[in-house]
Amino acid sequence: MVIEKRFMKTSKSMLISKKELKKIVQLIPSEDDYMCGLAINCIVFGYHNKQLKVLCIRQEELTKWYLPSGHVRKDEGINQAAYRILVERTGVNNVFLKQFQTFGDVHRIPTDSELAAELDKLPAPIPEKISWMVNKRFVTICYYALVEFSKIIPRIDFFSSEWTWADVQNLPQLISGNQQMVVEALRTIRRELQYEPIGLNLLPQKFTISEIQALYETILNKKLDNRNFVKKLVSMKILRKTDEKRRIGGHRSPTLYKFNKQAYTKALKQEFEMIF
Amino acid sequence: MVIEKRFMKTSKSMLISKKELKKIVQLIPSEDDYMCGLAINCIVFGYHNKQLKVLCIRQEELTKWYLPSGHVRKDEGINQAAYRILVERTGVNNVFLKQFQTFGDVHRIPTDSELAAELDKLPAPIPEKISWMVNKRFVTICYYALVEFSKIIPRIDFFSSEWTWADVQNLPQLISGNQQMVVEALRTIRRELQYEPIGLNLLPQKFTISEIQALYETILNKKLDNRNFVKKLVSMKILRKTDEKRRIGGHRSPTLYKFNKQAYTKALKQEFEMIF
DNA sequence: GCAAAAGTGTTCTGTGTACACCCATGC
DNA sequence: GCATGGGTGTACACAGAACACTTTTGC
Repeated sequence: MVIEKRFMKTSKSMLISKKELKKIVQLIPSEDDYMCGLAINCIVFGYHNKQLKVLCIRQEELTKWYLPSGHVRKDEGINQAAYRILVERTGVNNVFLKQFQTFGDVHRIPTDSELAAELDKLPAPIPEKISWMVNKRFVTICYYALVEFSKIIPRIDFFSSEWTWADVQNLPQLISGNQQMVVEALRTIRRELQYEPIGLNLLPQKFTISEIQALYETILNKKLDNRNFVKKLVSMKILRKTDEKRRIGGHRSPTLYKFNKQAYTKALKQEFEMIF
Repeated sequence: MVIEKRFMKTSKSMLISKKELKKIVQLIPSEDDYMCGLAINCIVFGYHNKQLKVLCIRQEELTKWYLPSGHVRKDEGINQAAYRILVERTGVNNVFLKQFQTFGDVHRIPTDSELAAELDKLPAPIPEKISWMVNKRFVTICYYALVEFSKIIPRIDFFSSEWTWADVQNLPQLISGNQQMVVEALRTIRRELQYEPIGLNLLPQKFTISEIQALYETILNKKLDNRNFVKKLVSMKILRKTDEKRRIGGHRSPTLYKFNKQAYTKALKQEFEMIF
């Protein structure tokens, strides 16, 4: 979508040999290999500094940000595709990823005539090769991902030269439709906070009570009573105390906890069995 | 998908004039007008005789049933498309319809070679015109619909000559992937029973307490305590007593109730606001 | 009068919620 | 010793669950 300026710079700063050009063109996803009209977007949530963050990327010359996205290969399932796209963009494995909604309004992706104009300036084989990605109507299957903030090193690729963790409470300007996707993803994780291992995936392995409480407060956007919160966690038996303490200073050192993954999984399984 | 036998019969019983053939071909959806690789399925729930039913259709000569489905026009949104497809198949308006999941495994729709072979026997312009519908991989956006059983008069069209209300507890043989969709739809309405106006859409305007209780018992697949059930409905204030009674005989005549739609909507809205 | 479903209240238990004080630590 | 956040218990309100008998009606 925003590939052209990058190539333009390259073609100005140095002449591209035919061989190099061929190489580049080979790397560009071809229309033939992908389901047409279908896109996948990932809303990647991370948590840092008591803020819930969303991974946004952009091409540096443009003002609008967008969510990591990609297309479905003709020979892969949509869940596979979503995972592949996520890995391509973030470089992490073992990430919680879940489909939550498909968007497909007709007017969701308006014609970007500015972009279309830029296409003409590119070396010959490129515009045709990526024309299927622009000025087309896409139906977009959305997934949300929960990642441990520190583990993510977003990758730069053809479609992005910049990335940022945006605070969900203060999103930057996003391209058409992407903001709504974030809002719906947020609604979804709020609803699923009690069923899905949201905390487990957003926090590091060891964490303090106040850290997990702050996470819940951030997601739900409201203050929780500390004593009741602890009581609930204890009654659910999903926490395991460790021997370690975090020494921050200035006050009593908080105990570090781990998740009791078994109990967490069991709780989810019960929910599952209840339904059947 | 199962269009050909129908046309074959026609072509045996009488010769089709070129004019008639042209007319028929015009009625067949053209590949150019639709998003390729994308389908929509509707899981239509109805309720009758204390059973939760799913609308299934088929071409009479074939053994497997399938769910009402269709494709998305290039100029319409997916929700619009789902509603159009539902109306085309059921002929009703004012139906509750909600997207719940998108399916897209690679192996979901296997090649139906039997069907492909039949295609060759058809008059010339038809096979090309419908070939895009068979032997293709489709990503399928699924919606569930809640309809009042008595209001539905499924329509016969190119793709179906028979319809039936199948008991969800005892589904007939469905084509690949459709059974899983029904199961997921059922899980979804069980989960959403407390948020969405499930009862309102599945029951006729006036109903008895035992009828709505039986509906809830059917969906949840467990017995509910009658006194607690009434207490809860009363506390939610979503029912309005009418003056009428149903005279069944053999025992006391039960009072008929209506939904208090305002209260129902309000309850839903609160749920909505709680999230934001 | 009897079979069959309608209709109706109370008690108990557990969960969510409100609320305040002492503790450990670094400076 | 003081500022800072960590850590802990009790009381009340409300919702869900268990539980049984009387009423109406058609035959």
